[in-house]
Amino acid sequence: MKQLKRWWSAGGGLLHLTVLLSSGVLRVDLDLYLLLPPPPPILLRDELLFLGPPASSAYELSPVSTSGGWGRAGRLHPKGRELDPAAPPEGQLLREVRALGVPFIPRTRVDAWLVHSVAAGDADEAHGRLGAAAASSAGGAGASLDGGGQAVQGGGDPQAARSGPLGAAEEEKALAEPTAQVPDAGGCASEENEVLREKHEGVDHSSQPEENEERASAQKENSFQQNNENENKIAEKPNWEAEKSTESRNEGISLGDIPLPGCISDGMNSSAHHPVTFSQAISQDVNLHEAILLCPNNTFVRDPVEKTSQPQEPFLQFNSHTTNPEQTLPGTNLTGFLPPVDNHMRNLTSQDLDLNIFDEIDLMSLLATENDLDQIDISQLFDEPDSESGLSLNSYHNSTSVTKFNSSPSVCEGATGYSSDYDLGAVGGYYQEPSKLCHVDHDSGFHGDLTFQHVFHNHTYHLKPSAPGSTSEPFSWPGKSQKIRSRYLEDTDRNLSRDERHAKALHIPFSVDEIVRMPVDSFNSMLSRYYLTDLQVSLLRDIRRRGKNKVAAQNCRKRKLDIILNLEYDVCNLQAKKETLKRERAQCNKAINIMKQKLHDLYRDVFSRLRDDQGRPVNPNLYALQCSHDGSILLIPKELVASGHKKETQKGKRKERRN
DNA sequence: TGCGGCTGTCATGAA
DNA sequence: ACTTCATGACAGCCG
Repeated sequence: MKQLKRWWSAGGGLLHLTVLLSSGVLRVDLDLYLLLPPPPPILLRDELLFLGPPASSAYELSPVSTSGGWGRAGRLHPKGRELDPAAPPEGQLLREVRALGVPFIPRTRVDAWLVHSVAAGDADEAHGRLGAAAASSAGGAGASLDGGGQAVQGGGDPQAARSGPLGAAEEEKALAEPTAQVPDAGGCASEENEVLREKHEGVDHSSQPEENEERASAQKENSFQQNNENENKIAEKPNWEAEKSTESRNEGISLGDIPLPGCISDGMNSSAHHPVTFSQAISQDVNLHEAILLCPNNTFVRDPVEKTSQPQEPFLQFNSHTTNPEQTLPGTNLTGFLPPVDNHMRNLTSQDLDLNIFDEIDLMSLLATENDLDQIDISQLFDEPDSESGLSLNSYHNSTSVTKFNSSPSVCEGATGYSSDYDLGAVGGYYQEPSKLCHVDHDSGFHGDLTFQHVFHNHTYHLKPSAPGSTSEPFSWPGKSQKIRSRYLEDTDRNLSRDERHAKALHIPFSVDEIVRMPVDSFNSMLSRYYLTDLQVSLLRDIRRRGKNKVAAQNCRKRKLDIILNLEYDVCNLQAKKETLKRERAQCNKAINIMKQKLHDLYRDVFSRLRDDQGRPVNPNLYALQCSHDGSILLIPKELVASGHKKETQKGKRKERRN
């Protein structure tokens, strides 16, 4: 315990992790440092895809930092081994965990922690500490390891004691919901896992499982809210809107300041006032480690297989310090994780590296490690018969793309089950709520990480495929779950548009919708900011062009349809108006005829009453009545009326000619 | 199998 | 010069 405390106080360091296997001993030296503030509740259990612990293990989790600040502590280390506090801060927890052969898909270091805690043979203590840390952070106060030695034992602080089973309860929940969280996760869990779990539950919360579960759920919700509060603030905005904030956050990253509180980012700096989430701290750690490439020395070795198969492989490879390489577990290959970087990059110090480079490196790492995964898929996609875009698709087959894809061949072997899913999230189009990130394929985690934090959490674990023809799966999905997964992926791919599939294949870390809708300035800045291959840039531009043109075409057709409909409506209106006018005309004609008839009758009546000088009736055929200008009525012979009509008619014609 | 509608895409010109 | 928009034309898909 003293060693633990000493190691804890030192902020971590080199950990010697030994896994006892039935066939031998696998020793892994881990350089682990915590970048954690008083850890908030660990709420990422729902993201944990626990598929079972190693066959046998004998490692434990070092105390979580509880010194009230950002401490370098809380590492995995083998039981009974003395920790090296002077070890350089080169933590690669997840990779080491993966190197241990823990068959799960960790999304964050928290996951790895939890897995280790559960998977460890003596997981009770670790879980207790973990739970204590989670509970203490949930309470807003970091439970000091020194001051909370009981918490280390997993039972000192009542809250911590409750949090110990919290992890187990959530784990149990995760295991109890295999279809929702992990397909057939229960089936994947080994019997030893069950034994461990039962043991763990029996120690921690067997007495009050329901209460613990409720508390776990409550704490999960609270901490999830805390965890995602800041992210959601950004996530609510489009990526381009969140770009500035993320940039500012990244500016706070300094390699030399990794373990120090408030140095992770601007957002993290605010942790002095706003507790930094566990996942954030961890994620930053991952990012920085990836950015610095973890290669201050020559500890990186290439996998022999990689050397032979890919002699030009530019990727650095992580040395797990496996003392017994022959006992390396299947899938413990750590090669191909790091992005291709020039040698001079390896020698860069924290002061040398610009933060923008970090982003590029991260994206480069991301893209490079992901790119070649689906190289075959890409070719298939581009050769697909339904590819209508001759122009764009032709451009996909350029030498640049081939070269760049081949530049990261190690990833082909580094199976990344997480990567493909990650793309699903990236290309999905819309940011999903963090609470929804617990998808079985954890498909949307990247989106938020990349676009809203601009810190690319490369949780990819490059494991050698178990079979030559294996896909990007980091491990084999057993039986039913694999079918479910494949079916899900098929359905997902089927629902994707062509550009979405292309973007997915090229691992464009933006959704098609974002690419299309983001302002041109943001788009251009994105192109210039990230390390994108020509192929990716071309694809991005094509996606944007096609997307905008698609919308324009839709608008055009809609507009055309509206015009047609309006014209039809106008035609109907005009026809109705015409009918109305016809009816009015008929009515007017009818009225005119009536008026004429009345006038004729009146005329006859007037003539019948007229008498000449001799008292005889006036013949209407010889005379006509005419109104003068003064209103008087004159009886004029029709001959004069006819001549007068001719004169007036001629005058009118003359006037018309003049006009 | 042909047809019409819908949709995506490209080419082109205008703003 | 670049981007966006509008639109005709074409092709593929589908009922």
